[in-house]
Amino acid sequence: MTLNNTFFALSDPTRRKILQLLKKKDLPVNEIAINFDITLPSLSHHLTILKGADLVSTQRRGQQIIYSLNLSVFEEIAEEIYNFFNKSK
Amino acid sequence: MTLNNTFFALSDPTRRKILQLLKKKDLPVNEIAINFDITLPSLSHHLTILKGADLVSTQRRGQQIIYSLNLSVFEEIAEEIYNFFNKSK
DNA sequence: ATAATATTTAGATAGTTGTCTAAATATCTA
DNA sequence: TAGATATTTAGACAACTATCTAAATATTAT
Repeated sequence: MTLNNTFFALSDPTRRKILQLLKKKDLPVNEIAINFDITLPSLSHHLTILKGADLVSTQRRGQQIIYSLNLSVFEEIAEEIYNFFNKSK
Repeated sequence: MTLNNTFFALSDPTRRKILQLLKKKDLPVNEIAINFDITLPSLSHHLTILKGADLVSTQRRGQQIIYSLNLSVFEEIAEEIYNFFNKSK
């Protein structure tokens, strides 16, 4: 179920902070890493979870992997969450 | 942080189902329990987490404890989530 | 080709979570 | 006051998560 993955992905503060950073602009892993005190493998683990929830997508640029918000999916999720919270549904 | 508790509370399918049930009407624990295959202590654990996230509140009615959605908090949270997902914020 | 840079994968570990059984607490009824 | 009903607390345990170090993979530059 999609909401499972989504809420799980969002339930970790590190992952939410990653998403906030990506709201401003697309970033490669090493620049995301600057904002955290965890190792690259740990960060990579969180990025994998965000990707599994379809909240972010990646594209390679040379040696770097650029992460960006998956905006269309983001909007779908926002709607699902809205429905979830909507009393009348 | 509030969002931590909220997303954590929402990250479990059992807890989300409890909220969906409470959207229809307030319910005592034993009636909530009918919908699940877990023991009462396990259910109580989930209810405690939902209460900790301020998503539900309780009131005693005789021997029963009635659980209900904490609607005002629910709306605040919906707004926080909306802001979280809102690109421009 | 070799070295350097960027990221992920593998494997291990400590801490957390969801679940259980057993016991405790609270309320109502006979 | 006993006994029944409703719910929570305590304590234990298996499964899962986040983290780490070490190693592997991919790309670029010399």
